Amino acid sequence: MEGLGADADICLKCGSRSVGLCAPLDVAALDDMAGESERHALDARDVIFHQGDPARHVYTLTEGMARLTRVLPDGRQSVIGFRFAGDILGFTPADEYAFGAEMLTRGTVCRLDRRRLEHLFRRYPVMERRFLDLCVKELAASQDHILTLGRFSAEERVAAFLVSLAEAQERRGHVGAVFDLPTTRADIGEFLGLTLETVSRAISSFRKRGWIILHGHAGIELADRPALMSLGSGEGADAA
Amino acid sequence: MEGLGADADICLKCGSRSVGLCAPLDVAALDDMAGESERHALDARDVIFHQGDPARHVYTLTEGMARLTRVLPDGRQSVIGFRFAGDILGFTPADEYAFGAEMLTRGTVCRLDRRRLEHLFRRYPVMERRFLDLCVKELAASQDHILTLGRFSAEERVAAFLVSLAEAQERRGHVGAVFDLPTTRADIGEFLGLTLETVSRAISSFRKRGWIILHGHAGIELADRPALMSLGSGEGADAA
DNA sequence: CGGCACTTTGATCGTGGTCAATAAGTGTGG
DNA sequence: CCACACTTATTGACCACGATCAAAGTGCCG
Repeated sequence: MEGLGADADICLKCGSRSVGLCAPLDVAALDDMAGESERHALDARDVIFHQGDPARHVYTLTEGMARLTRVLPDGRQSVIGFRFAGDILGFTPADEYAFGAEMLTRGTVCRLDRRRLEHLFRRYPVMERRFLDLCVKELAASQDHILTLGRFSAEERVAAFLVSLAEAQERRGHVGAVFDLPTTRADIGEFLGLTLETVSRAISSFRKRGWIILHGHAGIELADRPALMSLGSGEGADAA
Repeated sequence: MEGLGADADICLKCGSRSVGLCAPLDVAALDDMAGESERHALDARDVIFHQGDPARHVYTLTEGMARLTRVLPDGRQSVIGFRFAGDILGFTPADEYAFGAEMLTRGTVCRLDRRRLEHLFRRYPVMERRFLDLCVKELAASQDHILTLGRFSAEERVAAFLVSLAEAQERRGHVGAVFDLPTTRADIGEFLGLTLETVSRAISSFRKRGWIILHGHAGIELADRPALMSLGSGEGADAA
């Protein structure tokens, strides 16, 4: 059986292994956190928090996949991003959540009161640094996404999405060629700034080229990953 | 003469007032920083750092306006964002800068060695918290931009940009109706995911509607700000 | 088996991109 | 001070990508 490796963390009291948040804490710190968080099991489509809710808690997604959405005054909606096991949700210095979070699959979250998190920061300053690094990394990811939305064609965006989805799952220990695709075409479209029809056409086109193989509705295999990666990383037409 | 108000900061040794970074530091801390940073005067178009350079320094922009750009392997370029007096540039836990930074106007930056910043973090933990809050705010701004790129039409994007440019200048003490527009149409287009022609058409259209008045090539007056704000904030067609 | 949600595919339309020509500033040297 | 070159902005004509509208097709759960 797997022990707790160097980069395997205890997530709060949930006891599940998670990715990266608590690694630099010692046992006393982990015990401390354990007493202050609550675990919640959630089904697909369950809401973790709504956009505009008072930001009273910070969540760690310990199992499953979630999407972050933001709505405009006129009702247009956009998926800001997707989150996986080990990711932090809802950390903000503001009074309200700027976006909503919903589960895409069954899963579990750990909920920690925001004031208690501040307390933990004071007691274990290294944790604050951890949050800062996570935040900077997330900022870099956002900027990547800005580039994607601003400069990529429809097929390039879908290719980039599929590859990054596979990479996210591999980083979390997924093995094998078939990945989960728990999002609808509409979700992917709202994330990539496309309509669901355009997403569907791109996926069909990849399938016809033999780049991907669909396994039912929730499984996908990247059969020609280099092709997808080169399309999805802005190598454009200059790949001689 | 103005004293150092509650939210006026000394930026490192530069001595200029800045916006928000050092506010929670005491005099000893400010002295400490003063000894460790260098001020540099820059002209328009001067490069602060290149994408891919080793990330050895962190910069505070103390005067002027800068743009952050990112290039793709195939040469496509995108403007990730603009930065103003008081903003931090180039803070990253990675080894290299993920984007480049260039001045749009004359101005000055303060350069602080990265290892010295880490040292300051250890001595003045409140500074680290300051960086964390800044980072989360910047993340929220990036997500706004993602929404803009993913869901807004060309005119909506340009309207949102003009309003946010005006707001950024007002937050930094600008008074009067005429704002600086030190960016080219191409810069705005690369920021908004549009071509320079489309930006030009949007601006012309606003001018013809009387919403803006251009003063030379670098000045702009928002004559009907509510109209621009409602267009640029996603109120769509439902504004009865 | 029926109902429902999601996906696929097709036909048509429109926004914004592309290509091109002109105009308006801006800076430099005669 | 003006002439010239150069950069940036504007405007027009045309085109393509992706949106929109519409209709089957597919798989899942009761």
